[in-house]
Amino acid sequence: MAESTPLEDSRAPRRGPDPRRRSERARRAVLRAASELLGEVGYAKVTVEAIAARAGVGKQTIYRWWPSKAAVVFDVFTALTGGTAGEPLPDTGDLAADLRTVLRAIVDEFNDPEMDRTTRAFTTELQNDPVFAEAVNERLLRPNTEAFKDRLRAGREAGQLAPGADLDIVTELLTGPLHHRWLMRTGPLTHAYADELVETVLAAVGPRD
Amino acid sequence: MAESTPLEDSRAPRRGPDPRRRSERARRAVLRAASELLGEVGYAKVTVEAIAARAGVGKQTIYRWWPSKAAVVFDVFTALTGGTAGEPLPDTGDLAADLRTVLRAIVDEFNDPEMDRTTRAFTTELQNDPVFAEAVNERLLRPNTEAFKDRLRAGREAGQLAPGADLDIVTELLTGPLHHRWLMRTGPLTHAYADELVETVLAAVGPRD
Amino acid sequence: MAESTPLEDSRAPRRGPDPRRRSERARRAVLRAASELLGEVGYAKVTVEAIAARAGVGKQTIYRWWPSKAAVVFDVFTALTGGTAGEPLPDTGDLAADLRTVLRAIVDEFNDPEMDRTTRAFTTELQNDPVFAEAVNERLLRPNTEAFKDRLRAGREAGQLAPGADLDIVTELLTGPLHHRWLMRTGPLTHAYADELVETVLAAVGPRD
Amino acid sequence: MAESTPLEDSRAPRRGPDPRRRSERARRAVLRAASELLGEVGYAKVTVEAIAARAGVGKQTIYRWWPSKAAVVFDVFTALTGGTAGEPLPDTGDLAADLRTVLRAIVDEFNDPEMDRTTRAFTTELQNDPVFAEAVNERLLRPNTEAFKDRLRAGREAGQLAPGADLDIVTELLTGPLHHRWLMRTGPLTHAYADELVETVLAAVGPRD
DNA sequence: ATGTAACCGAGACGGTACGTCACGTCTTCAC
DNA sequence: GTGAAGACGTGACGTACCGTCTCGGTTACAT
Repeated sequence: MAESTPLEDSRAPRRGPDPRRRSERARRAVLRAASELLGEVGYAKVTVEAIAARAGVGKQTIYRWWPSKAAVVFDVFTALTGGTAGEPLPDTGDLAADLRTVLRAIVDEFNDPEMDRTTRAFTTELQNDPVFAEAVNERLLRPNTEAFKDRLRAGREAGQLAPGADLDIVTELLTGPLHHRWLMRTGPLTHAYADELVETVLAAVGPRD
Repeated sequence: MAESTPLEDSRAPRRGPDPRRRSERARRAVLRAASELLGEVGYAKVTVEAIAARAGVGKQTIYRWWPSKAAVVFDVFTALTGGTAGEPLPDTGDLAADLRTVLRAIVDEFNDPEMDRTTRAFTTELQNDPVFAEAVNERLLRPNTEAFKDRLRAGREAGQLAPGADLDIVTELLTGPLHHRWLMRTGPLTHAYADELVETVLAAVGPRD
Repeated sequence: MAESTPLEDSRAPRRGPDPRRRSERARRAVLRAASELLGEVGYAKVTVEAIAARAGVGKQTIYRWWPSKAAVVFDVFTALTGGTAGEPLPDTGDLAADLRTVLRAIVDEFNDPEMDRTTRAFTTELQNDPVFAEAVNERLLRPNTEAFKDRLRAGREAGQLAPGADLDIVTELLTGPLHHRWLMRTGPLTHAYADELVETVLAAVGPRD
Repeated sequence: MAESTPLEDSRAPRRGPDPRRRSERARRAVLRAASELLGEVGYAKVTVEAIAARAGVGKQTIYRWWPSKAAVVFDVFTALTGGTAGEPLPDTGDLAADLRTVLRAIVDEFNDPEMDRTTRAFTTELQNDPVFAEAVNERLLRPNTEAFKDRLRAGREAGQLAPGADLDIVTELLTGPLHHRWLMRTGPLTHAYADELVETVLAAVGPRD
């Protein structure tokens, strides 16, 4: 949770170790160990030392390739989400149904303990570190938002959304409350809740009959 | 960010120091120091030792009255919000206008650097500590939600909201996106944004004309 | 074996912790643990961490009171020699006999494994660190040399030494070879050797008959 | 300063690399780099990594040919002394004069900063490592002692020494104090001191007039 | 009004983890 | 198949804070 935690050593002539010599075995072991520990003890209690010990790896090997614990967690997270960021939403022609499907999937993710833990770890870093936040926005949040907007746009063109609907706002209305409820634990996350959100939001921005 | 951080030493016959003998000077100095440090270095880098040093207070004095760093921050936060939790929303008779007023105020709060820092610190703890989360929910979030619902209920009775509107969902639709945008820094927080949120949500749940 | 290892934080207003609050228990435990470890694994393999662990003491407690491993060993050494530095040599009136007694005692010390280990540790630091060397000279070597010279002076006045004998040289002739043989392991250290040294040196500087 | 540091990989069928293919360039570069670093930062702070880096040599090349840092220093030392170990002392017929010559030369060596540094490094290893000590004794100290004794024996036969003089003791009386004074920094090393040592020792073991 | 309990500041204590350094080994290329 | 380069597992370094535990010194309460 440093003030400014780069996820990589960024632009510029690339100081540091030669990535070609990097041990794939060590990389995998670290991510696996970190993931397990995140699930077992939670982000705050994960230590770099414990990750190294469980991975059977030298601490220096972690510090050689990741600038911080946050960066390791970032890699764990991206490994977990499997690079699905920005993948298009389903399009069956029925916007409401598709949105229900997607929001229910998000609910399920949040209810999965491992995802829950990792995502919280992630959000903890993100919220206290603008640099990290920007990196995550760029690679994860924005692509996902765009995917949402693409589906909504298709729906709008199909006449399932009011012509003037602000797609950014609609996306936020769908995901914001969900995320907020999860983060603050202000209520249960259920499929019914997902459905109700979709219904209510579409009532606002759907076409008037 | 401990696994379980009570905000006070809880129920039961109240073991511990005699609150009547508590030094008001020390209490103030601690809160002031904590607040300053939060603003200067961010929550994660604030240490109890630094708070004590800046406050000119013994470390034990902090541990005597607060069970954790989180609890100190909680007090800083409640001192900042001035105990406004649960205060009724304005009611001018114009629901949309009143909601705009309130959401604009929330936007302003989030844009205030000190509030921003402190609230983030706060949210960090909250999201990683279910016990803390419950305490905060009970004392801050739920009362605020109830205040929202009260105003919405009044509006519904005045015919400014559809009779079947789910007040919980409406509240979340209004505050969730705002909070999400602030937390994840996914976009600017402006009065215009607040207004658009109110307008869109009321479009969903307002009476059909 | 740092370039310059003070044994204390030296002259001047005395920065650092308050010695009145120092825990005697911890001090003893550290010296005991260090002494044991010196005997078991040798100076080079003693680590501050091991001392702390065996003493049941925090590492910081060692660093708080001793600037280096060398300083701890210095204290072990002075504890072992029991502050005998500078104590007068025996004076029975028979110079040769008294010198034999003293040199035999030195031989015995060098043959004691614990003293051997500790003294080597000591000498290692001393020889690589002029500051340490000066400190040791001042507190141990010079007082001992002076004690030797005092006894020799008394002998000279009693006519047992040539009137012009250089007491410094005589002292070095007596202790230098002994120390050298011990340090370099160039030969056995026995009472007979001690006796022969005394005899030979006194032959040089004794009165001519 | 390991417990037991061989200078070579010792007896047995000689496992390891083929010495015929050894790079003379690398060997020289390592010794030069080690020598420079010894002079610059002192033995304790010289690292194998630094030697390798300065020599432009892989670390493995050092470990391939030398078992330890001590062994490298040993080679530096023997390179410096130029294989003079065991060379006969000068014999002009005047024992006292010859001894003065030799002891003055030793004094000069000790006063040479590079020799001083290297010899200290050397002695550090030696004193903490019996195996190393024995190796050094065998190759350097004993040959030198023998050279001394040879010259003394010649002198004894020429009637410049008492017939019963113990040549070992006399050698130690001449070199021990010198070495001790250098090692412990207990006094200045000058030609006058060398001369006085010779004079005093010969007074003991010279022929009675 | 005074004795005393307890809060105060200070900070030493046993610990945990940090991020760095160097070790000696192992792996990969280029010559 | 040696030699450079350098990543690897290991382990100690010295530092920063943790939360607990004494220390006097100083209130302020209950006698």
